[in-house]
Amino acid sequence: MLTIGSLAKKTGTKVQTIRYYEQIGLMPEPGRTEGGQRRYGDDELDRLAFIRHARQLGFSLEAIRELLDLSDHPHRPCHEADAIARRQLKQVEQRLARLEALRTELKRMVHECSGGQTADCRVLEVLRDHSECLTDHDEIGA
Amino acid sequence: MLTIGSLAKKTGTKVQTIRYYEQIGLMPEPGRTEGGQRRYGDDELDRLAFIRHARQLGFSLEAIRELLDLSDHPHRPCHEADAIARRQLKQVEQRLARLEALRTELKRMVHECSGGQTADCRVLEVLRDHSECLTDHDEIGA
DNA sequence: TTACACCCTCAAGTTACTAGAGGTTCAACC
DNA sequence: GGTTGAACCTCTAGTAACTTGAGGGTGTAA
Repeated sequence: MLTIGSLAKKTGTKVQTIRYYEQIGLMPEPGRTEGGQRRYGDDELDRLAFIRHARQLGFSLEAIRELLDLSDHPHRPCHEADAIARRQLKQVEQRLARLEALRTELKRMVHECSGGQTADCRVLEVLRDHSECLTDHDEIGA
Repeated sequence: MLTIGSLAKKTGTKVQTIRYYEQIGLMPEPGRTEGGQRRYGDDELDRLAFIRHARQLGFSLEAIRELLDLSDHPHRPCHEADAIARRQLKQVEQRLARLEALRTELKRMVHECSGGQTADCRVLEVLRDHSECLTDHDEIGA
């Protein structure tokens, strides 16, 4: 039986985050001691590990909820989980493209700042004038 | 003179976002018509373009506030703006590394899902068992 | 003058947590 | 068995960067 603190340690989660997951129904309500403290077993450890891993992979809590739901009902067709992963992969690739463009421009900005005064600093110029962009970066977000 | 709607269109911003920027002091209070509607000039257009561009580059609103402050006082040394850009570049490179690891794993996940039932779906397995990770992905965030 | 698209304010919701106040419980040590 | 102190509890509020909605006013073109 694990306390919330040791569960947190084992999964690299903060204690408050675990309570938050319970609050939003992503983690089940665990057993309690007489005194009211939470105690966790291996099922909960697995479930939390699953959640954290999926978060690290960039899945939203809503996507994770779907995934957990799928794994709770193992006889539904697999393509649903696959579709979620595919959606995620697409998003990841979009983000990657955007970040790469971004890195290029930031590198150029840092490179061209020769250490003078703000008035002739390229960092600000590049940001002021969109037409100097080397790349088309599209909308932010996601 | 631009209405808030046309300013929004020109900069690819939502109307509400512009009002939000005004509310948090990132955009100045513009002139108004008799009836109380906002009207914008070229200065505001430039400023908003600057903000949006910096957002697209991944700068936080706080960093943008600093940058705008620098450009409002053009005789301070440039290295402050440069430092902001360098900080940003570092973060971007970290995010890139994480996303690349993530893409690898998602690709593998999608690839290995052969279209059966959830019970034997690799997508869920990979997420369940951290030890199957090909890569060390560290904490999420930023 | 009458539509109606667009504008206004204010409040609350979103995601995924994080932080803090104020108080209780557990386990180890003497 | 008592005491200490780390770890636990609940509840509320805060974070970034917006977005959404209600309820109502304005501007302009036909």
